[in-house]
Amino acid sequence: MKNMSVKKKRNGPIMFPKATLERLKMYHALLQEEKSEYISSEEIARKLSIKPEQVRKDISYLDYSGKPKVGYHISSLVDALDELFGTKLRDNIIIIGAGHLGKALANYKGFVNFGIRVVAIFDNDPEKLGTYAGELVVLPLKDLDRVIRRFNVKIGTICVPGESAQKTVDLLIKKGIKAIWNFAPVILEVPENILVENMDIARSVLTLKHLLDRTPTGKIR
Amino acid sequence: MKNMSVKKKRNGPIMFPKATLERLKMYHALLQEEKSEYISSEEIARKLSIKPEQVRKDISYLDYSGKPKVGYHISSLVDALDELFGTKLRDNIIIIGAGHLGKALANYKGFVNFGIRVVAIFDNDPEKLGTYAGELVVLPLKDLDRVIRRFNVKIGTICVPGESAQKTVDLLIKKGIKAIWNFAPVILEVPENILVENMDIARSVLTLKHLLDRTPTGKIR
DNA sequence: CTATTATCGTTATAATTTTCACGTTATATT
DNA sequence: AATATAACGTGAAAATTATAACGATAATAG
Repeated sequence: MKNMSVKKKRNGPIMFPKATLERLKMYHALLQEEKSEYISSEEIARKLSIKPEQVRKDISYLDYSGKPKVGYHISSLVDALDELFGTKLRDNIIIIGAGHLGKALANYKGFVNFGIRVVAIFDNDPEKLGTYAGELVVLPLKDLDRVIRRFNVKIGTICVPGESAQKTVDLLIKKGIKAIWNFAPVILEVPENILVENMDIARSVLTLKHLLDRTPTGKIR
Repeated sequence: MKNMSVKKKRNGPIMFPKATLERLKMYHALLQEEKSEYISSEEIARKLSIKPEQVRKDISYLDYSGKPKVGYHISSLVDALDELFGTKLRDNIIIIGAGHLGKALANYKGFVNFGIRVVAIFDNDPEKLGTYAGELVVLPLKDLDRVIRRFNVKIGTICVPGESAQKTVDLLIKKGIKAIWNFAPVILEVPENILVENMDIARSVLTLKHLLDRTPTGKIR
């Protein structure tokens, strides 16, 4: 009750609930598309099929306030979200695995919007070595060390097959990588100071299959 | 208190908490890799950095029971999860957008493990029409209708750029698609009977960036 | 065959997250 | 200038989810 507006101050890292972070990413996606100057919690909520109170609560975690009677000033709110996610700071990342997915990621033009730059792509398959993925030549893993140091790479992207994912990760960690962006369809074991974000792309379709079987819409199988 | 073992019976669709479903998918991924015959909640928990009670609670939602003193019989538990996700039933899906990502998905060999078959890939870019993505020829969108009907397609995969995602989705829904697997980096508006699973691949790296800035590990930027 | 023990399943408790309800404030109106 | 109003911000209540505690049971050992 005392000191009620200080909740959002940075005294010790605030922990965002996982679900809140996910929603904040959705607001970020939504607002980047918006053309108008202001938007209300109600409109955001409607577009995301959630409740306006939820939106206001989520935004209250940020270092940003809306205006009564008007709503949220979109570009300022986007700035606050950019701050939260660090999209204005650039991180150099590397991709391991120059298969279809690795190359697709290497070719993706949108990373710049998230403060990401792909500085190298690696593979040990002789067939792939020296071929191009976008602007980048596929390098052998023996160059890892050099690249990680030269570009101060913290994030490693795993696009190798499941079978080789764990040993690739072990290697990356040995070389100093701090965070793993994992596209392989396996669970990785890492030391607790290493971050892992799993992006098991294909498996994500199971949510749809599950729901299709259980909602009136999909019931007609 | 009365009728305590009926909780998991199918009387009206049970709603799984979103977080539980996500963990169940992780168990599925983990168990598929396991070589042994049995596994304990404790071991699952350790590998996923969660609590054993959580694992047992999650599994209690399933139509499956472990054995005291022994643990879970892995292949039976995988069966129960397969049942939950419908991986044994085949769904035919289509991909719209034959860019790098669309083609990478079309080439992905692992879908069979999830009961998914990609039956067609579409694009309206004349450059891409007629080119190949894996076994599939890229088709023009005018063939949508025919393909959806012929293969009874319920799931449409959006791999077009953000700008054209919404109108692509509108079209798919008009043609009878019931679920959208969205890889475009935008929020889609759909009628409430349509399912959407967002896979905003690039944006997912923001979680890592956010955490890197806030954990001892990553603090050295 | 009985006792012991490891591990599950489940109820009870605690923690977290969401929703509600309402007070506050900036803008618009008379 | 005072009043009305729309939308935010937030503390409190409700709902949900996670954790803990413990009783039940199957395997094992003696």
